[in-house]
Amino acid sequence: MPELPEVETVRRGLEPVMTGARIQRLECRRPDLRFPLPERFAERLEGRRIERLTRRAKYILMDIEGGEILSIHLGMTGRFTIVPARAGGAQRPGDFHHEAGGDPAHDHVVFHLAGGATVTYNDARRFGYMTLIAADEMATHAHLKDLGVEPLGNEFSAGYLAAMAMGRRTDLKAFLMDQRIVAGLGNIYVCEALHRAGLSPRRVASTLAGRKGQTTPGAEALAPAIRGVLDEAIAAGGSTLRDYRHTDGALGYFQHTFAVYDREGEACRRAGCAGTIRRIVQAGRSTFFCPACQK
DNA sequence: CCGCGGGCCTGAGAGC
DNA sequence: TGCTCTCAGGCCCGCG
Repeated sequence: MPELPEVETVRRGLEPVMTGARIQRLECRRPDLRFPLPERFAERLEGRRIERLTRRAKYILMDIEGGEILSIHLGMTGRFTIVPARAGGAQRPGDFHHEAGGDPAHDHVVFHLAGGATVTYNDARRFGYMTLIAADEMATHAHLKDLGVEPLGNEFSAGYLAAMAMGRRTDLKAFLMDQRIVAGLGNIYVCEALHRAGLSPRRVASTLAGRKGQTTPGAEALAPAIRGVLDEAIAAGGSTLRDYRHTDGALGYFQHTFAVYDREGEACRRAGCAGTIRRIVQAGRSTFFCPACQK
């Protein structure tokens, strides 16, 4: 469901409950999500502490005591719900799964933490997946090795975009959706960032690169537009679309400020622009943009 | 190497 | 109300 801001919001919701906590029991209510769950999954996690929660692209990464990393991708509809420990202390031996988010049929994995809190992974479409990665495999693991830079990190800049765009004949929309270029963008925030930068999603990517891959006004506009859209979305707790929820069940608010996404036929929100938002299909996905101010 | 279409699953919403 | 159709935030694979 989520793009970078939603994944980051979920990570921040999990952090205070899971960091430092010991996994007492792992309840797997089916053997697979998108892929089979890891071999001996429960065995490898039970009794171990979660040392750290981080994020890379759209993956939540949990450092597990003993040197493995639990990597979780939420796919389209993955979400976590936290049920805090009951006042009065630890769970009783008889406690089993209890409905966490109101959709028990799709509660697939439940982390029972020492102390009594539970963290439940729910995923209706099961496009999400969980993987256990050895610490020394992090640089080479198939899911992670080709990812591009983090758009909120120090390596991301107009110069980086221009250099990567050099010689690329693909359109700008697909260029930004490519996780090997910028890690964590998806359909919504690409549409929003391109609008903010005043760039058409149909423009050829290589037009962002100057001679020898030097930066251009387009790249100079796009880099801060991407950062700004993501920063603001994270500050708003992500966007709520369909079934996206925070770990406490709350909704995000960023969708109320979409400039173009899902606004076909509505007026462009750029000051002084009289355009109307259009929807087109690129590589099978909806693109929303303003033909009047995105060139 | 590149872009595109299809597939994975299920649910929500629109239209009849 | 209920059926059918279309579409959905991601990503992988195979084809031309």
